[in-house]
Amino acid sequence: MPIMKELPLVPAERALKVIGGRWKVFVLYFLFEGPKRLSELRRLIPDVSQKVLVQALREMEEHGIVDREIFAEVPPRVVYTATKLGLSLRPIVSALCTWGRQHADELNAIDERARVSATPPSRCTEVTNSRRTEVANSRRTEVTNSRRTEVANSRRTEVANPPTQRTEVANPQARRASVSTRTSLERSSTGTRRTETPSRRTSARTKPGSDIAAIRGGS
Amino acid sequence: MPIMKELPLVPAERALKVIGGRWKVFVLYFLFEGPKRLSELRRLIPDVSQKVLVQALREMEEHGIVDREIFAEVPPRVVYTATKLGLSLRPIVSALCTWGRQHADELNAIDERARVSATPPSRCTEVTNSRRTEVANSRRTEVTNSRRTEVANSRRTEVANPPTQRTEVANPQARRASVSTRTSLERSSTGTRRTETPSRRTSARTKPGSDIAAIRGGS
DNA sequence: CCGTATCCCCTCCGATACTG
DNA sequence: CAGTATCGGAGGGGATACGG
Repeated sequence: MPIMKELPLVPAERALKVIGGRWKVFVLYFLFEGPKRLSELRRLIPDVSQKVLVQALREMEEHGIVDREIFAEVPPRVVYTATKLGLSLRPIVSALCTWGRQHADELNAIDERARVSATPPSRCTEVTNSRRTEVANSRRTEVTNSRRTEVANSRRTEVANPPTQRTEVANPQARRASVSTRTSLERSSTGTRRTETPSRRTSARTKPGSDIAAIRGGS
Repeated sequence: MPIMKELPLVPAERALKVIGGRWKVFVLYFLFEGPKRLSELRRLIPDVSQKVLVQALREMEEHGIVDREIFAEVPPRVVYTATKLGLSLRPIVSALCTWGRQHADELNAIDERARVSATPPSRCTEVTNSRRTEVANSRRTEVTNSRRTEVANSRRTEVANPPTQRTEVANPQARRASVSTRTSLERSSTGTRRTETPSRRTSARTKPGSDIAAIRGGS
């Protein structure tokens, strides 16, 4: 009774399941370069335990994005290859990466700005990660939202972990942006329509598949 | 001591953290349409518990992809809006969705083909989810890999959940594909270089940040 | 070299109940 | 309506040891 977990129906959710997990993107990244043996992957991704790496590879194989070829030589040799479907993930991984970098830059900019405005005079031993001290602009009332103004992230059980360094980047923020152009996301392609009568709450667990008729294509 | 979890340094990993979690994409999807109140989101995503939804929204606010505006009226009103950064996720979510749909189609096609080739004569009450019965082509030896040839997914603790319907789509598979064009993914943009002396294994937990000097931009 | 099994912690997420 | 507190289960993922 191995893995297999019945992927979600909703496309985006499904995709996230497939590339989700801590190491899948790394594996993909290296498999995009070309076929790799297990030992190579282990070398390329030193922080993953073999168990988990194999697990990830099994799932990816299961999901049809990697192929596994066994060479029963001595010593045994196993080569993992990105399938066509797997290779089709390349632009997505790439986009994720690009976005992640941009996101890091923008957030750091905001954090830096927030810090210069109110610097605690005492010495900072650890990295303090503050975040927006926004003001909620109301239609009728003014409310100053001062939640979670400064959160110190205390390293937990680590020992000699390199700190998460941060630098500053000048960057403006944007307040509100008009939204309109709807993109027809979601909707499970083949079948499973269901008109979804209302008043169905607190019913079944809806765990894996999640009927989620919510994401309708229209409206 | 609320949330805040120190995002990973590696861009792609970071991005996945930001949109990861079961409901973030749904929230994003609806916020792309325009600002939404909490109650609206609850209505639009009926399967999420309020606690978790609020959690997700808090994280997304923390990560700078949604704004939260409080209107201290009676009754209280709170509106969530996608920030500029959040809106920049739209193409990614869209891509994920597209890919998920395609993935569902292709996998179903393979499954269907696998089923017609070896149909168990007994009656199938549940959906059987089989997967490739690949043959590993060796350079020297031939090895028939017949692992996990048929995995029955027995619905677990559910009650009256609409079944995961499946249809068939004609579609060929691809065997191997040449890979070469490297895209410069990864590499945390700002700072944190570290030359990483070798022979550092089985050291610290490397849990959250994960130094992962692995993903170098070059090579 | 490749892989599995075991143990164990910690996160995610759901249910429920209670405040403003 | 919006939000928090608390409990509890399921699963991901790490360390380690063992088997082909």
